[in-house]
Amino acid sequence: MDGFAGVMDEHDYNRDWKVLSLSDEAEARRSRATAEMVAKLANVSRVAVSRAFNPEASLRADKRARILSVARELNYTPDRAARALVTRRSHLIGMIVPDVFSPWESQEVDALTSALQAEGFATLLFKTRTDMSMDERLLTYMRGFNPDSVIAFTENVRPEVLSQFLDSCVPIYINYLLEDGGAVEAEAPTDVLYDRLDVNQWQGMDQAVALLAGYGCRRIAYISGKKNSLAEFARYRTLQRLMARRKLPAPTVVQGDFSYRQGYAATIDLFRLHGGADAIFAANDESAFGALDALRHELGLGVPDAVRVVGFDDIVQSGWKSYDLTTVRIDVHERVSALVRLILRRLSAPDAPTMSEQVGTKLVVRGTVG
Amino acid sequence: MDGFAGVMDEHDYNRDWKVLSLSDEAEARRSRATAEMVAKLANVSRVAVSRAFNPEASLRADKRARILSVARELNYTPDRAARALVTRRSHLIGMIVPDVFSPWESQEVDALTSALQAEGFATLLFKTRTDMSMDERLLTYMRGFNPDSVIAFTENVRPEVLSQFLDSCVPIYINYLLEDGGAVEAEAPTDVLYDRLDVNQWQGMDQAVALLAGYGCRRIAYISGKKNSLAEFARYRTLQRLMARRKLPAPTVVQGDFSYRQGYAATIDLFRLHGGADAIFAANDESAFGALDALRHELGLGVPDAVRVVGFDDIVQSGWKSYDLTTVRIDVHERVSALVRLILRRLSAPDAPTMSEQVGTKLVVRGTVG
DNA sequence: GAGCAAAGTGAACACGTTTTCAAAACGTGT
DNA sequence: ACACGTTTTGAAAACGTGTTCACTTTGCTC
Repeated sequence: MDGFAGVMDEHDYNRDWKVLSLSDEAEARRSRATAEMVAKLANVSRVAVSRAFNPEASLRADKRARILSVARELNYTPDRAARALVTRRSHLIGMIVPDVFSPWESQEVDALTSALQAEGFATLLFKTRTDMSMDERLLTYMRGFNPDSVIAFTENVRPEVLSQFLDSCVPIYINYLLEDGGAVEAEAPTDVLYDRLDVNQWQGMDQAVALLAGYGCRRIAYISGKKNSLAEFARYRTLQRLMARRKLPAPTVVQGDFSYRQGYAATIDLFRLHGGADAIFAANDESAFGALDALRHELGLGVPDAVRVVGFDDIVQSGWKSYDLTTVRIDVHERVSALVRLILRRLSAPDAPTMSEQVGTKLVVRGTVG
Repeated sequence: MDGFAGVMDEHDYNRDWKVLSLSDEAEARRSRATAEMVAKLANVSRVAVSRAFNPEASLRADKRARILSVARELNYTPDRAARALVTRRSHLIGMIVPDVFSPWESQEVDALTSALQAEGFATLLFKTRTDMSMDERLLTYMRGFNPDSVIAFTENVRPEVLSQFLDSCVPIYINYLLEDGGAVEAEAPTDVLYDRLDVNQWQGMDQAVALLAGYGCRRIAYISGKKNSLAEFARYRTLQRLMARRKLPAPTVVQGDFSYRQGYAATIDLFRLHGGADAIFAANDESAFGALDALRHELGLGVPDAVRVVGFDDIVQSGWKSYDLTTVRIDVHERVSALVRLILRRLSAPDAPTMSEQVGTKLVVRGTVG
């Protein structure tokens, strides 16, 4: 035995190789089929298989049918990672979301995912911390996955951080808000180029203010959203202008952060420290819920008899009987399809000038006003 | 000119090549940096760059530092698509979710995304239709993205459909539920091999039943979850056995589907058609909200005075003052870390025998019982 | 049936990584 | 100076696909 060590070694090497190849084959069976295998089984070249899966490529109809049938049998699908490598399209849409469990955000993520899925894209979800420095790391982390486009729900991302992505040709969409049909927020950074989805909140908020004024409300308070949020600021400015137009006194502002808890606390403050109000306008529905619960369960004030409440967004919970909230609706479906339209257009024409879409708002009247 | 056609051709070819290279360079500036560029700029081979980004690879410390600094300057990150092609790890975790905006699901997606992100994975989100045939298409669609693992929130996926994925070596985790500390659901398909996360709901539900019994409730109704849901079935069976143990009459069952709307409707039916109850146990919190609103706002029954209500999950909204729901809590943090542990273990040892983790439940007492 | 445009075909290359493997550099003890 | 074990190194080969470019076939018109 030891005398034939050299030969044995070689033999063992071969055996090892064979074993390796066997285990490779065993692995192949449980692993995904490749275009090569489909090609072999259908008696065509590998290129033909590729073409069979790209409808615009030219290939004889019967050949394509045969390939597709073999592919189906083998449960073959082109590997998107490999495909992305050459086409430079990952078909991944990144979403940066602070809190998925926040009703509004989850609703939006849900609708967007449906719409994008229908167009052949998949949602790549990332959570952000409120911490800023963290965000930069998150962005480069995310970039490693090569998303075709990024939708940022965070309002606090600094433009210079975002511009890293524009260098790498990834369009970013943020939720900007229009004050009225005309003027875009001056705060929107102009040196960075990206497409925007604007929400025209003038009409819906105007209806809300008109309704409140019609009930004789004059002391209208505003529960603000998170600090430094552009959405927040735009809503506040719009409310201010709408009330001035109707010769109503300027709104009392109490600080919120879009959360139930802060909406609750702000309302307590409003009535204990700042003289109260006969109507409350909340920056979003969730903080309106907080306001409602504070009024009813802690301050003992009836809604809508003593105080009237209006929210913003019209999330599903606003329709629940316990809240039954009158609110300014942003139509999610309309909003999402505009966003998808924007993304698709940008992907098909990366060098086109900046685009924007606009969606409207309207008041949904329920029980918290009268 | 025409005399030198051959030469010109070659020259043109060269020029073309140069132009191409120029436009390539221009594109390169706006496109992502590659390992090649980093290598050139740092005077090392491309392999060294690869090694610099894989901590366990051996590389001289100063060399690694220099590479990393150049990489930072160029804003370079290894392309995960290319990396996935050879390592066979996409670092993508697929999640199949019916409704992201459902509070419980969104909460779970949120927590999972955080935990996975911390481990270097990203969440790939897919929405499913209730339609079955659709699901199969969804699964092959999803498989194209090569997720390392799949977490399915759907309860209705047929095992034979899922097994396609096991062929391609992708572990799947579904939310199974244990009736008590011991026996696993018999309905769990045994021919298909996958890891499970079990929820031991015995303890929490026992506390709930004890509390209700302590208040003298005997006519306990149960609002069920979606049909064919294993989670639903396990909860029902557990409730049945717990009540029998305490010599309570069997619960009246009204059909729900985990939704607010159906919880509302089922409660109306319960009192208008099926003789009512002095306590309601809902299959999840959201339908408990529906029950509460039906009792208070349509049936005019006080909670907890006339009827006591218990939910299941402890989603954030259960803490809101308008509902203030007593409920059986599944600790999301504990649950998610168990799930992540399961996934990581499976990925590091693909051929290990089936594993399972278990998390407990406990009652959270709030205002809807007393 | 010749002529010709259009459509179909496949070899070779590219995409950006990791992994293997043999060679080179390095340090340490005699 | 030598031998020897350890770490470091880079060329070449994957990974699974799309795309280009000449080449071949098909279909149509006169």
